[in-house]
Amino acid sequence: MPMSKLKESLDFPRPLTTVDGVVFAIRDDALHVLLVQRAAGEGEPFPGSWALPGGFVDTVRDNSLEACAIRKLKEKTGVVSPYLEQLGSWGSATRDPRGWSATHAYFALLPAVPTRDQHAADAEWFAVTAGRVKPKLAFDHGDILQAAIQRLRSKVEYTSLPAYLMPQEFTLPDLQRVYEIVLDRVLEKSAFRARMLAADLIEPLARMRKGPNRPAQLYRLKKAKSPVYFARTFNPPG
Amino acid sequence: MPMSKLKESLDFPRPLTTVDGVVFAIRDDALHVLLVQRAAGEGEPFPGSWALPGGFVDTVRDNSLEACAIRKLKEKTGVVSPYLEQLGSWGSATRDPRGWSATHAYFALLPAVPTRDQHAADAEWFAVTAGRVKPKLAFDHGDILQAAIQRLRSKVEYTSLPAYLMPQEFTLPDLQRVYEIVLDRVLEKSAFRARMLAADLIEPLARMRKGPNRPAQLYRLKKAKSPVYFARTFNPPG
DNA sequence: CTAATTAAGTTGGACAGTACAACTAAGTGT
DNA sequence: ACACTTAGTTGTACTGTCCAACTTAATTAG
Repeated sequence: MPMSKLKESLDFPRPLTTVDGVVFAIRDDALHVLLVQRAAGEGEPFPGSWALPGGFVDTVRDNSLEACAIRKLKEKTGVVSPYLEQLGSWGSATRDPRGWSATHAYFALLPAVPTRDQHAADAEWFAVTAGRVKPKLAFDHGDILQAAIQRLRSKVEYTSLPAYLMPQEFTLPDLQRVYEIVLDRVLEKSAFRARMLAADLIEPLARMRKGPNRPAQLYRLKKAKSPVYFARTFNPPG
Repeated sequence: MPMSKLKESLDFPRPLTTVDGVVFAIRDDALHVLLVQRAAGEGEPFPGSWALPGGFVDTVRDNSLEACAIRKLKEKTGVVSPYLEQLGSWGSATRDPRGWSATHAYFALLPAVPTRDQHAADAEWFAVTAGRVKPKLAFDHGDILQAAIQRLRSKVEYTSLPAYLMPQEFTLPDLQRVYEIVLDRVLEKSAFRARMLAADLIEPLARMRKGPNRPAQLYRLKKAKSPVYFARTFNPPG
């Protein structure tokens, strides 16, 4: 192989390449995001700051960006997210003090898990209130989180994404509540129910959810369902 | 600065970082995409193949990914696109024979330009027919183009994106035709007109488009308009 | 045991926007 | 003058949401 030519075209500084994840879940009736605290060692940027879970692409272990994202999220949460979507990439000369860097951001939805901690020791859930999270995040992770929240909200307007935030069994009022938490506004009960039931997305179970009042029908997601798009658009074909 | 620690964390192989652009325009009543032919030199991957315009991030000249995309598109088209959106990133160990590589893909919309060539010598417009382009593309650029077409189509269903594909002055039937070209299906005339006129997106000019039949009202985009979203969603607030 | 309370789920009328189709309007060509 | 073509409008039907009231099924208080 003609190394002279090859070397000529590849011998220049390469940006750092990282992957970050924005992991959402519903906890205590509020939208939460998983953050990790950065190490405090010398030479570490943003020591002690909270940040999105992520890190450098390992060209040996990671076969692809998505594989890298899955690996990192598994390390932090212990589970494989039922929904993983690429959010975008952020790259500039200044976003990382260690040099020109580009990160590939993914966003994931986890079903509500019991309060039992199911994540690494340095990871913690933070409530998203008023579209923000309390601590100031490292790097440009605040921007990335903002973009993730915006993407989540806009998609929830016309998709069944919240289904991935639900436990295995849930009621329609449960599901509506999750929509309302993410969108931060109340929805019409009858229109919501009609829409969900028409979507062929969920199926009723034989059991009901007992409570101090009228029991609610339990549902579960139908198998192998990708998100449903509710788009009311120009002449829906067919 | 503690170089020992710093070196320890940054001294590992870095992926190649590139930016690619998917540039769409309407030409001859069809959707077209701009492609470039790859050089045939030794050590060049996919010599002679058609590919999306793009290339390596230059950590000296490019301050950010978007700046890099703008630079590359300007080099190929000579113009600054009125609409540039990040499409996503593709990265894996195998997509580039030169090594682990990640590309950041952008997609751009250009107004229909007169047949006068306004691009670099090695760039050419290709019609998108049946959601595809004739030549087999280099790298995974076929996948990227597919994703771009899908994104364009799905956004056109509920946004005013086609406005960025129009010349400065156009008629409502012109605009409807562009929607129909991208979506590859016919739209209802009266509903389309009502929707566009209600969107506060365009304004009529004093002149009409003359033709061999009834003249059509000319319009232009209102100043500084970001794309309009037509989303009919849950209880539109307000 | 009965009534109040609460949340689940249904029903019906008003309304908005689209689908479909027919219509009118304004130019050219013969 | 008339056919032809495309621009643009109008009217009826239909779909799905909005809004509000209603019924249903459980628990709890008296």
